[in-house]
Amino acid sequence: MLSPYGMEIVESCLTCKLRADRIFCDLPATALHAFESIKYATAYPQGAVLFVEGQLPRGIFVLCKGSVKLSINSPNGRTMIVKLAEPGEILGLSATISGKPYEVTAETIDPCQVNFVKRDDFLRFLKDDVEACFKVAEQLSDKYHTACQEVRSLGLSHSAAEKLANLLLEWSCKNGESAKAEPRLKLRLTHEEIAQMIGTSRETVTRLFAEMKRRQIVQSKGSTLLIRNTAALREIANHN
Amino acid sequence: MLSPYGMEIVESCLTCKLRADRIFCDLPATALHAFESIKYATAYPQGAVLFVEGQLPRGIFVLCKGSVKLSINSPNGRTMIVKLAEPGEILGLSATISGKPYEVTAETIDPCQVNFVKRDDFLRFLKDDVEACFKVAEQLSDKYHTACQEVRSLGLSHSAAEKLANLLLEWSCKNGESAKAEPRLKLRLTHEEIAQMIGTSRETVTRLFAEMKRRQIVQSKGSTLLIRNTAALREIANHN
DNA sequence: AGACGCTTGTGACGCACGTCACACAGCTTG
DNA sequence: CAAGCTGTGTGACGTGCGTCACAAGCGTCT
Repeated sequence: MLSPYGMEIVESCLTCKLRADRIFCDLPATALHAFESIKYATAYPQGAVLFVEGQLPRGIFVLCKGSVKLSINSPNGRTMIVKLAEPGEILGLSATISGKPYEVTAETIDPCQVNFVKRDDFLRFLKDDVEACFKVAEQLSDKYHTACQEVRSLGLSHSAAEKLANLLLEWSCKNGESAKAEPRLKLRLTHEEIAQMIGTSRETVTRLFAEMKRRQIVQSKGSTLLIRNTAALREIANHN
Repeated sequence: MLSPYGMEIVESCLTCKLRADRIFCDLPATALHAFESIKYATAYPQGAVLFVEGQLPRGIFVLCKGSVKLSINSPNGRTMIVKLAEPGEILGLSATISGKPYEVTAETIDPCQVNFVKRDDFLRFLKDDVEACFKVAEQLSDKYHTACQEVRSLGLSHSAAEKLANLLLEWSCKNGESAKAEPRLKLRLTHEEIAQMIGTSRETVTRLFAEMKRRQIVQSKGSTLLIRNTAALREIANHN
């Protein structure tokens, strides 16, 4: 079956091939059946907004495929990208649990497949299944952990260069390239968006990149970035 | 019974008078008994360190009485105060759940009574009791929520004045004074510590306070601060 | 082709704030 | 009462980076 956006929809969580390595998906069969009966499999095009910060929680969105940009916005129009969510993550989880408004805005950055579960159904599901409930606690711990990282990076570093270097290192870690001598990574974000991730201005980001290229620390061809001097990058990340 | 630090220890959670209004403490009797059997009631003096960020999680610390400073530190000696924990909060929760190192450092700022539970015991306890597990999820949601607030305040505001104003408003909210025309609040922290909470320097904090006093927005006698012009404070908090 | 939109690149300018340096005030301690 | 410590108040200085303004590269649409 093809979704409206030319993506194959995985009908059932029971037969999902993506399942094995996900935090939340690998539940025992009984729980999975229960989950199956309350979830709505849906698909979104690029640029769709799953929910907006401040809205009362309608439910959770389990991201199965694609990636989603989570951001925090101020009334004055300033915006800060908190993280890019990957498949397996549950979005809107903490708001759904606590009943408080969503604390971030979620927007797809490519076509996504998502399982939506209504709040009431989800809460009932959790109260019936310790294991699922525990998984949720694990997910929340994870979210809290990365939020702390965010706070650390925002609060403890005193230069934009430091934060940018940290971001690059983190990315090269996540895509498994970090082991190599010269990690390579695809920049899927514009300078503007990178700036929003580290809380600085677009111009500063392009200036920093220019500087790093001049110093032979990185090198770019098209949208891929080659880190030529990891040591120097780490140097920048950890101090000045 | 008097603890080493001149504080009455509440022997049992079952008879605890503080219990009713706590998130985690009001469990059904069976769960409470189970909890009772694995917890260690302990007391700490002012300035005690419950755990340090980076340590592997030994377990959780349920704060019953007193308050605890949670901070994030950088190797370069910079430090940022993330929040002041109040009774009822579970400290070290997310690390204990996930098994990752504690993400913050916890230090008592007055004599505290704490219930400690070893990690293994706690995990077993959770897996036996959906309700407790759900409470934990709620607590984690809460923690995540305030972490998001922190990120918002750090990332979206462009002046120290804005962050300070936000902090003062938040404090006056929390102690219930915010409804009054001229909220009053006790400053329990030094300028240095306030600076660490909003990620700026001590001098800037005292200069900002001086400025606000000059503009008749606040007024201080001893360690209590009187907010004379809430509107102006909000003005500062939301824009500039 | 040109027109339009989005992204990147770069110079000029200014200011908010970090840093250093020192004075003063209140407190505990011997 | 001097000595010492911790917290507050304030001036001088330098700078990182936000902001504005504009040019140039590149893809898409008509």
